Amino acid sequence: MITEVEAYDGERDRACHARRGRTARNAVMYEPGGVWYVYLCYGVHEMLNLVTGPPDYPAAVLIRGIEGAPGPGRLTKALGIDRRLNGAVCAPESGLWIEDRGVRLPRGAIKATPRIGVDYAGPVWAKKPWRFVLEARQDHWPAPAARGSIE
DNA sequence: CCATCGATCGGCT
DNA sequence: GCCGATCGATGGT
Repeated sequence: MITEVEAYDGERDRACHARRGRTARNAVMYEPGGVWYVYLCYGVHEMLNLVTGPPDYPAAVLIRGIEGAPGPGRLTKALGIDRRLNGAVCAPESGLWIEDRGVRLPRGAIKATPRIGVDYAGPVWAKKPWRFVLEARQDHWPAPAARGSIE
């Protein structure tokens, strides 16, 4: 179960890796939505993102936490995810995909806040409420998904 | 070529 | 709360 995400939206978004246009690192962000974007952060942590935009529009959602592994660096370590997955499809054939198990969340269970660690983007972009956190109780959710998938 | 700086985390004060 | 680890991307000289 994904519990925390952040949105990064286009070259105009001064916190987005694509803010200075296409580079070797961020090229995957320009792919049609549905592929993973994985990069190394602070020389230590693998960050997992799902590319979400139309072709040539760099947008992605950073997966910042899952049940049992809070934090973007901890979740990739827990699931054994690294840059080998960069550019792969979000589907069983790549070994990592997302499933909708039909979980119904109470109204207000997802809170929007500013994104973390993007002060360098300036106040306008750093303050956008594009971080989404699931704050509901977790003890009534369905059993864990099949091996290789997250929700 | 060189310097700076991160979409973080864990350990220590 | 602070700081070091650790390294690739980025941009300037």
